[in-house]
Amino acid sequence: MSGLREKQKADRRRRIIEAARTLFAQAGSEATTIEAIAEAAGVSGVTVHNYYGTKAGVLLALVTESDRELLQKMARDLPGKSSDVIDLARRFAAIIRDHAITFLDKKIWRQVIAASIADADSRFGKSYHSLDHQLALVLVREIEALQKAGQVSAEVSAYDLGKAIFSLQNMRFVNFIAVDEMTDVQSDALFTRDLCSIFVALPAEQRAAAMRHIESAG
Amino acid sequence: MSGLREKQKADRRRRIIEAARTLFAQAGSEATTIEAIAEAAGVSGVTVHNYYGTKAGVLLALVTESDRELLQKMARDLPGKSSDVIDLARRFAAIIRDHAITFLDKKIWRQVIAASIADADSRFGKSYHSLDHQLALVLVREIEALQKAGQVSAEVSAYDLGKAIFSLQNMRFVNFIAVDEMTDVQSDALFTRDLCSIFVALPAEQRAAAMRHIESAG
DNA sequence: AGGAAAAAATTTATGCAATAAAAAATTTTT
DNA sequence: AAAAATTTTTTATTGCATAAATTTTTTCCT
Repeated sequence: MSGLREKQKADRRRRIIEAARTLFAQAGSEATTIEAIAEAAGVSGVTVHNYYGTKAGVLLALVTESDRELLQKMARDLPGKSSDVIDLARRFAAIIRDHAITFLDKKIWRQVIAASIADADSRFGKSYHSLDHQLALVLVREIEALQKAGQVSAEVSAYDLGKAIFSLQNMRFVNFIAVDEMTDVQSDALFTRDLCSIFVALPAEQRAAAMRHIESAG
Repeated sequence: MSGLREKQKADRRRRIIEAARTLFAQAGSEATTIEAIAEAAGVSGVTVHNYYGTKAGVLLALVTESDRELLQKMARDLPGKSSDVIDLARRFAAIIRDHAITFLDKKIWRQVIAASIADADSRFGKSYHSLDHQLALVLVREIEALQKAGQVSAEVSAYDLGKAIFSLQNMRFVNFIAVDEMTDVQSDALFTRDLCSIFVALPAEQRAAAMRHIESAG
């Protein structure tokens, strides 16, 4: 049976990530070469490539790990604290920005996000997006709670709404990361504008028509 | 006086872009080396770097050019055809998807979008985002028209709403580009769900409270 | 347990992007 | 027409990424 082989692979993975974390923290990701990571991990440079594809892949793996932390933080700090959906969305966005900026600086985040798009179909691109999805689900559950409290229309799909708000949040997050001067206060204000504009965009008499659009689009 | 120098620079720029367009179309951007572009343009490889920074920079310059076309197409095909804001948004998204997929394939688009984030503060990253902004403005103008027709609440800022819808659209566009299997019909359906969910999310009695959020967030 | 078979990592080699510094060419200025 | 200024090219280096051949290590079978 195969046991040793798998264990050694996992071990090398761990050593590579550990080495990368240390070196990235010391000198930044740009100043750290793959070869240096490999040496610190006790493997060859080619092995790092075999395991993680690209240097950005190593970075994505690091981020993916931290995202598990974020997910826990989200599940702990978000539920049951919001009086309405706007409050909820802003809280959600704030937790994500906060976690992101504590963990890495904007420059490196730009590379991470770029990599998650460029290598969207790679192993680590996928795991990155999967964690996005799990984050969105936490939001969905809170929306369901707000629906029960009458703060959100019962006719709307909590899942669809959660995904949509997550999209908006994500776009603002990318913007926050892309622009060095953007503060979290500014980003929060812009996000609030995004949300509220759409929330109140439709006159009451147009809402029934809007619902029909969903069905016709499939 | 200085005239010749500027003219020759512009000329080299044009030749480089022209060479890149031809070679990218023939062999794809990955199989095309900077050196090959330089040779076809009659300059040195280093000059291409001096002018465009990176290979992705050359690609962004190409796209930026095509985006001017898109902007014209948008200004021509979008106005005055939509009966409501959902219709408008879907039409807007469809024109963008259509233009994008006609111009480049998804694989290359992923690189372009990744580059626009990674090099957001470079010269070409900026011009890319500026064209995004101009596209959003076309949408804003149409929303203003719908407001006059009573299809959109008069109390909401057309600019804010336009930007917000553009963000949602952009996120869906990135998703459309990132996932090879995603068809434009599917993407349209998902986008419609995003929009409608948010549009009808708030019960009528919550809308006044939503408006107050905007002010408090600044 | 020992040897064959399979799997995986390493070595070796190559191509290309990106950048820096020195040298050469060309335009501008006086 | 020569000096000064600017820009391109040449030259050289580093590091990412990938491929092919080789060696090491693990697994499987008798």
